[in-house]
Amino acid sequence: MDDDAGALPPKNDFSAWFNDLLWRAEIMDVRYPVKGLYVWFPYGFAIRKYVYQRLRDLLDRDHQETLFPLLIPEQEFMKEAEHIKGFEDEVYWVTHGGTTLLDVKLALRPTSETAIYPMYALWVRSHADLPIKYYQIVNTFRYETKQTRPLIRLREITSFKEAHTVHATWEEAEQQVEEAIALYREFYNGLCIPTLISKRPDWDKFPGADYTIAVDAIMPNGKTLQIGTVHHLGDHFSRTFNITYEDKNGEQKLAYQTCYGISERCIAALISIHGDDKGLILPPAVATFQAVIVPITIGKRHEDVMTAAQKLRTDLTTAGFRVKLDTRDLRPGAKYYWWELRGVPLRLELGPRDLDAGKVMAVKRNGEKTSLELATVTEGMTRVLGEITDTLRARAEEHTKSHLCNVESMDALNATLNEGRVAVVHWCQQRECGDGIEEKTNASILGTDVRSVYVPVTEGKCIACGKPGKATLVGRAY
RNA sequence: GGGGUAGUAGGGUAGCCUGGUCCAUCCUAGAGCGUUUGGGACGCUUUGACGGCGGUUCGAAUCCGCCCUACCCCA
Repeated sequence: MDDDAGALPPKNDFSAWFNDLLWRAEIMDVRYPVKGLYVWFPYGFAIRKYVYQRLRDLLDRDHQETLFPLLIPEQEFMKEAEHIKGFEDEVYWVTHGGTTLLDVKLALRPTSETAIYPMYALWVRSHADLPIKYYQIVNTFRYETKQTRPLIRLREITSFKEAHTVHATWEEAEQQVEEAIALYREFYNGLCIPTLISKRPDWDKFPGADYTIAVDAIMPNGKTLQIGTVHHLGDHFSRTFNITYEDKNGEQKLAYQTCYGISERCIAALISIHGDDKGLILPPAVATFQAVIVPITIGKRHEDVMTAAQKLRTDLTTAGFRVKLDTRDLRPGAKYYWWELRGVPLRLELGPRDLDAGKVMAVKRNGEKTSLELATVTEGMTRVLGEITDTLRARAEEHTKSHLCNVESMDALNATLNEGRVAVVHWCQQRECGDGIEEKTNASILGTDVRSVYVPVTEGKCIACGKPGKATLVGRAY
């Protein structure tokens, strides 16, 4: 039907929906002429800003923000053998300064360990210097060879929020890993994004780590998206970069380290999990505008309504809300659709009838209407936005729950994965069985030691060999 | 990693095989003017393109070469 020429593809056609929505809701322009690099529209950039501010606020409780250079000299980058193996095919190299060939090639950081740790070696002298907990929010470059996707698989990650900590002992570093997990859990809860947290199998850990804990989300099509990782680096890097400290007895000891990061995939999850067939749905906490005021101006009452609308905007802005007053010369209906596509959580309709009654009509993104008293509109907004947040969180949790399935046989595993769900199986943690499971199902073992309210920690027979095994997540991953 | 399809105005398409257009075409695109406005208004005027570089040619969206980019499928 031609009336719907402007409609999005339905969300169950996820790939088409996602690409179209990014453009239509003014998140990103994918037309930048370099593969894997995309442009943020101001509207999308504002969402990014509010999301990152939340993470900054969490980190700033006991981390300090810092900034290291983008370029890493070849000899530093090449020091840690496992680390190189993990990244060497994905590094962009700067080889020239102008027309002069550089004596020392410079890597565009794919991640910052080798930029940061030589400096940590200089900074760490004594046990009194520890722990160090620094983070930075920077762009990183990876020459991805797989198909690139906006926000999901990028050649320039425009905002890698990476923390790097140094501790006196392995156990203290382990404790830091736990704190980082708690921090990420809190971050994603704030975005109403349910998470599955698990320990990656050994072959899938960060190059140069003792172990890796990952945060995954289940996307609308049932694929999983890794939206955060926490690594216990042990003493791998401190050996390589000579990060040592003098303990209380005057002895030189190796330090232990962790690092953890989140990329703009958190925005991909935010958009994908909450959006619907009409477009974006933003949790109030990170919405570019938390409410849009649509004045209904007819004939002679035009001035009255506009004056009242401006006062409403001022009152709400003063109270700390992000509010847009839409004064464009469009019919109200056109504005409704416009802001629904862009995910504004609440629409405030103000017309002559409302004005006479001293009220304003508040319409949630899901269509629910509430009439708010103008006199106490600030309290009303707080209440309604809170309800919206709760509803979004509950809806997302329901989606996650319904996309998890306990599975006890290989046949059932394949069926579950093909239905677009994530499976919980038992696995003996042997590599052979793991490879077998992944090959037969064309899926990935996400991890064991699952921390999720949806997945109880249980023991059972390995789905491949029948020996004792632990609860393990298996899914098709982005 | 392997394969496939495609790039024409803000968006969507035709034209290409068989080179030649003063007007290609559609739209919820852009710029104007006017009437409108409680769930996607309408009339009139108008703007604008052949992914990039090179080649063949009197003449290239069309033929040839190289490159870039996008999307889909399969390891």
